[in-house]
Amino acid sequence: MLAKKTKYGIKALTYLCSRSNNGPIPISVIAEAENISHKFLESILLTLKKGGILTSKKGKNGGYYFLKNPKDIPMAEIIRLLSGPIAMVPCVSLNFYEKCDDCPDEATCGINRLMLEVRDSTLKVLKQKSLYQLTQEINK
Amino acid sequence: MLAKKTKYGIKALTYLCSRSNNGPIPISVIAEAENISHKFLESILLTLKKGGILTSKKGKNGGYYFLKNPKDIPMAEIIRLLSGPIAMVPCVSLNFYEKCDDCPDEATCGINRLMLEVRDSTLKVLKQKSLYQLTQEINK
DNA sequence: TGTAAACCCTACTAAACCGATAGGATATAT
DNA sequence: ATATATCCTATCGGTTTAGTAGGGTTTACA
Repeated sequence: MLAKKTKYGIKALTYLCSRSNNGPIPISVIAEAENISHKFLESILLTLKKGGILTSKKGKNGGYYFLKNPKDIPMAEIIRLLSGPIAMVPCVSLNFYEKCDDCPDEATCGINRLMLEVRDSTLKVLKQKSLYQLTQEINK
Repeated sequence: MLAKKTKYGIKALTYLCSRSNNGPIPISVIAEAENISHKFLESILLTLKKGGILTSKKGKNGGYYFLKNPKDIPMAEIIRLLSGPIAMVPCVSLNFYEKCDDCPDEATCGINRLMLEVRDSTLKVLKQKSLYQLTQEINK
């Protein structure tokens, strides 16, 4: 299941995306519009900033805005940033690979193969859809 | 990420599947063969019994064996039993549907649509592969 | 140059979940 | 009877999650 952190993050991003070109948008505005705890959202946006998706301006009239073009941000990137690996087992993760501690041999592991297939099909969906596309769908 | 409960469950099932036709197999044998804590495995197998996949015989020479034919058990069914919903948000779950508490309208929710696609592609993989198939792959 | 607005950072907490353990109740083959 | 095995309930330490608290830093602007 998606953690609230991830859900909130996506909602904040689509909100930002739908009202871009108006300069930085403060946390408080996003929090109110999307019904998210201000402080919690603060930490989420910080993660997105460190991940290179957003950037911010401090002080009066400050706020958050895009560093990357939403058309160039696949949903897979957002979800990885906010919830970590997309794969269901570490041994098939592209970005967070780790050997399963309890598995003697990956090459003959049925779970490994199955989850590899699942990862591929999931990733296909999440890489092909950009944040911009998602936002467009909402507003039609 | 897959919980250990699920991983252990699948491993136990593939083990059972690969040495079927020899009558009931006790927990202790499976636990040792697959390196799983005996007590933990106990609760897992109980779940699989309640879910209609396995059944058991008590007392001496007792143990667990299949109620359903492994060829008729899609991996999706096993994973649902052991870890619950396959969907990443409750509002797109087929078997565990729930309205998202923070979502005003599903019809216009971008996350809903995206996760619907993800669910479909994941399910396609998990429904088409049976426990029997998985076991075969391991042993070749 | 003072001040309000806004981001930045660390620490904390309550609740839930996870993996594992403990101990006994129940059933059964011999 | 007794040994063997499943069944059931309860508990526990550790981790994660969602949210809160409080203060530090930067900046626009009067």
